[in-house]
Amino acid sequence: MSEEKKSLNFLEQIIEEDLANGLDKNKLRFRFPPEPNGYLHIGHAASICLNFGLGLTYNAPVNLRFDDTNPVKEEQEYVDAIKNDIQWLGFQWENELYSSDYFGQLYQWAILLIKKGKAYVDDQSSEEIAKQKGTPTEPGTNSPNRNRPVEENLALFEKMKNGEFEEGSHILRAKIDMASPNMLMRDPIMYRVLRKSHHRTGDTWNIYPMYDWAHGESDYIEQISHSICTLEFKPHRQLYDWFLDQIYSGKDLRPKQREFARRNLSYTVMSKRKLLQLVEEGHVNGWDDPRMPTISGLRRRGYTPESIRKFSEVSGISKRDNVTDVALLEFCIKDHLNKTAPRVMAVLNPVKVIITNYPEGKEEWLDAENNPEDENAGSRKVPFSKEIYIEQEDFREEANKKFFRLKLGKEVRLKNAYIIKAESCKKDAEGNITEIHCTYDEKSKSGSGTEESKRRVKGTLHWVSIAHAVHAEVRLYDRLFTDEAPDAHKDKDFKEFINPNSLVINTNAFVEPSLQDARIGDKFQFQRLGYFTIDNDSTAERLVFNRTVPLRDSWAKIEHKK
RNA sequence: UGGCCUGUAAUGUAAUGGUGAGCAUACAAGAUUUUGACUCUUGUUGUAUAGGUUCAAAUCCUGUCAGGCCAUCCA
Repeated sequence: MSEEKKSLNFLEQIIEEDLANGLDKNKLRFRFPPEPNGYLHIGHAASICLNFGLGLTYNAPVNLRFDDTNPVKEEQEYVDAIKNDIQWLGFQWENELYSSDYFGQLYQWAILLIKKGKAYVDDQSSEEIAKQKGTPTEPGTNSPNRNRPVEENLALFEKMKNGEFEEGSHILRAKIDMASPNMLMRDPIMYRVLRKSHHRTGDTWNIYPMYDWAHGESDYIEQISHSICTLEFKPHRQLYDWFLDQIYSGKDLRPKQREFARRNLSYTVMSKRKLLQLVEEGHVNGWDDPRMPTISGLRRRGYTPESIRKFSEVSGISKRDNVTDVALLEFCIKDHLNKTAPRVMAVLNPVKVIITNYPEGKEEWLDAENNPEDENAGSRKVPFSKEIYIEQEDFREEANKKFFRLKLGKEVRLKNAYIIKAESCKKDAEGNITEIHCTYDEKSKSGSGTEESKRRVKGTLHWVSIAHAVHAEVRLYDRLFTDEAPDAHKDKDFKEFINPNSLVINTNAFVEPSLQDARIGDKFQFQRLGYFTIDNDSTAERLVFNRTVPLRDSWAKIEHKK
């Protein structure tokens, strides 16, 4: 009965308009065009969800097209990682394509442009060409080679292709308008000489097309109806259309480029160049470091595809610059994991508790609910015994009444187990608490149905039985940068804001024995602490957990108010 | 000083000339709680600015201000 029509974003509105104006719905076709020069990040996820999402809502094909026109930066490793990330996000492309598939066609069209007098070979130095380009406020001047005869252009271009010229010595330029207020229209470069081996075409080519020349024509070849890109390409649209004008048949579909604002996230950077820098300079341990905003980093951190898709959905799209609060992303993963992640107990900073009136050598396997948010999640058994670990910060010798946890002379509930009372504690020479002596109420066992078990005590603690505990390493992550928008400062380098405490490794954590058999990628809620996943580095001998995100901590807020 | 684009709560977005500008997150207060989680209830904060058109403007027009993009043989 929901009458609510969900509002269309501006790109969907454009598509609806085109449809209303007679565009055949079956002609809709989209593409996601990554350059294989780095890993995909959460900003790309927005574009992926947008393009593949349009494909889904309009039942239209979406191509994956690698924009591989620059062999200097591009590698097969990135191609593989990108494909993996898109599939992991849950999307399937229609065709896997490459701009390099079209090098031959592009070359033929370039010759056509030369013949039409719309392109010429320039053999000036890059410095000279830059000088003639003018500035945004001053027009450029024509190249002395601008009116080179067609035959000569053809011959030179042929030689460029055949590898008879050095890199940087010759380029093919479109002949447009050196006085255009749009710098991109001032006789832009179509081809440069590059004697580099390409990850797909090998040494076949000595010339490579520039983005502007390759992209729109590739869209045309693939009959992409809507070529969606980010805002910084807005000025390129005029050139995109100009290049299309030169070759458009007038009969088939003519692609249109439209632009939306890239998604930025607070406390991180979203440029591949900067992310590469973080990797190469060792500020992080690779593209998939769990602190990275890459898809692979988020995956390793414990994010789910569902959470990332949800984030893209609730973030929406628009044309204004934005810095989305990372809290929204964190909300999305907590929301998903709350519904799906099994609850377990783990103690990160252990302190020993001895239950003095619990029989020596006794052990009990107690029932524990796997997920109160999921009726079908079932339950498991957790071992209980005389000596257990609890969290250091869950005990104080004395504290005010706002402290709901264990303190001398007071009671607290052990989750899924008994109510205990702290009687005394032991300290080492520095005054650190080394042992807490408690007594337990034998009749208070969770779920036993006794009067005592129904007693209400304010605090509930997580714990693990020392005899049964599994030693684990836990990696705690914090934001990579201390500034909301680290690369938005004109006077400062983004690296000045790197958070020195973004990774804290805890090698002395203990988890309940049910975790012994967990596999890489499994996700859990460590009760009262947060959501954790098993890292790739984990082995049977050494469990390694990543903290995906902590739980909301109201107590920390109360504490900090003081 | 050129061209293009963008300004709606703290953040991200919706309202497409027509009810008190909606939603989510964040924040705050309360309820509940064998997770100080989750959930539930309530609440705070907004159309950059000045004019104009109109019965009616966040929406259309003009000026101003602010921000972004554009001078790689990158994409």
